[in-house]
Amino acid sequence: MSLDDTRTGTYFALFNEIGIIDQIGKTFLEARLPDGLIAPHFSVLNHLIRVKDGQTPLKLAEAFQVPKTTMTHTIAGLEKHGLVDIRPNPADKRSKQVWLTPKGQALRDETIARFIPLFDELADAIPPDRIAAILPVLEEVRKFVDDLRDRRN
Amino acid sequence: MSLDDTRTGTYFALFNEIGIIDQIGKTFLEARLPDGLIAPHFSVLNHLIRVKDGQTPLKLAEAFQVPKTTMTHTIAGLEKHGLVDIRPNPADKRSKQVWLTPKGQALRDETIARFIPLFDELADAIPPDRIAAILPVLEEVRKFVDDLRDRRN
DNA sequence: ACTAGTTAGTGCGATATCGTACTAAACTGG
DNA sequence: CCAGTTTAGTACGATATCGCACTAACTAGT
Repeated sequence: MSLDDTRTGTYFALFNEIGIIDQIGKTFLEARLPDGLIAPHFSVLNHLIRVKDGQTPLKLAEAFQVPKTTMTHTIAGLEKHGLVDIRPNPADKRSKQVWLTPKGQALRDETIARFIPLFDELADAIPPDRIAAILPVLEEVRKFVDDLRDRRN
Repeated sequence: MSLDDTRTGTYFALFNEIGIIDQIGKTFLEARLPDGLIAPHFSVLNHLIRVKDGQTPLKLAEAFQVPKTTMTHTIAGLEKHGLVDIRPNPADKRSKQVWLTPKGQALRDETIARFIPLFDELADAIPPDRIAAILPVLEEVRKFVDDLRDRRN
C-alpha cells in the first residue's frame, strides 16, 4: 500500500506534523487575541507590518492562499475593530488598499509580547538555532508547493 | 520591537511557514477528494487507518486538537458518505465508536495514490531524505506544544 | 447506594470559509 | 477607440467551525 512506500510516507508525515502544529499554534494565538479576533486577523496584521501595508485585498488573499471572498471578510473584521483602514486605490478604481492603524500596530506588538513566556519555555526544550536549522528546508517546501499551485494544482 | 529579537523572530517564522504550507497542502488534498469531502474528512480516515479504528469521537477530537462539536460534524459527514460506521461503545453507553468501512479504506488509498505524480515532482526538488532529516525536529515541536496545551495554553 | 462531580456526545446559534455569479473598471488587439 | 476579455471586489447561499448549554452516563468518596 502507498504509505508503505517510504517516500510517500515521509511526505505525508511532513504534512501531518505540519497540520497538527498549525492547529495548536492557532489555538495558542487565539488565546492571546482579544475577543472577536481570530488567527487570520492577526496573520494579516502581521503580514502588513512584515511586508508592507497599503496592499490590495487580492494581494493579501494570494499571500495567504485563501479565496478573495474570505479575505474580504477577514479585512472587514479588522476594519470593524479599527485595526486597519480601507481606502480606495488611486491607481485602480476597482481596487482598494489596506493600511494599518496605530491601533492595529499596537495590537500586533502586544500579541507578540504575550508569546514571550511561551517562547521562554520552548527555548529550553528546543533552542532557536535548531529551528533556524530546519527553516530553510521548510522555506523550500513552501516555495515549491506555492509555485506548483500557480501552475496547476 | 519583539520581532527584532532573533529568538522570537525565528519561532514566528516557523509558525508562519507552517501556516502557509498547511494551507496549500489542504488545497492540494481537497483537489484530490470527491465533491462534498474536505481535508478534515480525509485526515480522520487516514488517522483511523494509521492508528486504528473503533476510536471514540472524543479521542479523535483530541488527536486533531479540534472541539468535539467540530468532530461530531466531521464524522457525521463521513458517515453520510458511507466511509465510516458509527456504533455504540459497548464499554460506555454515553460513547460511540467510529469504524472504517471498506469504502472508507478504499477512498483513503485512492486519495494517496493521486498524490504520487506530485510527489514525483517534489522528490526532484526536495528528496525525501532531506524531509526525513527535519521530521524529528518537527515532531519535537509538535510534542512540546501538544503537552503545553494540555497544561495551560 | 447515594450524592457530587466528571465525562461523552448533541442541539443550537454565531461567525468563518468558500464557490458561484455578478458589476464595474482596466486591459488588449485590431 | 471600441468590442472582447480579464481583473478587483462584493453579494449571496451552502457548509464548516466553534462556544455554550444541556442530557445521560459514568466515577469517587463516603
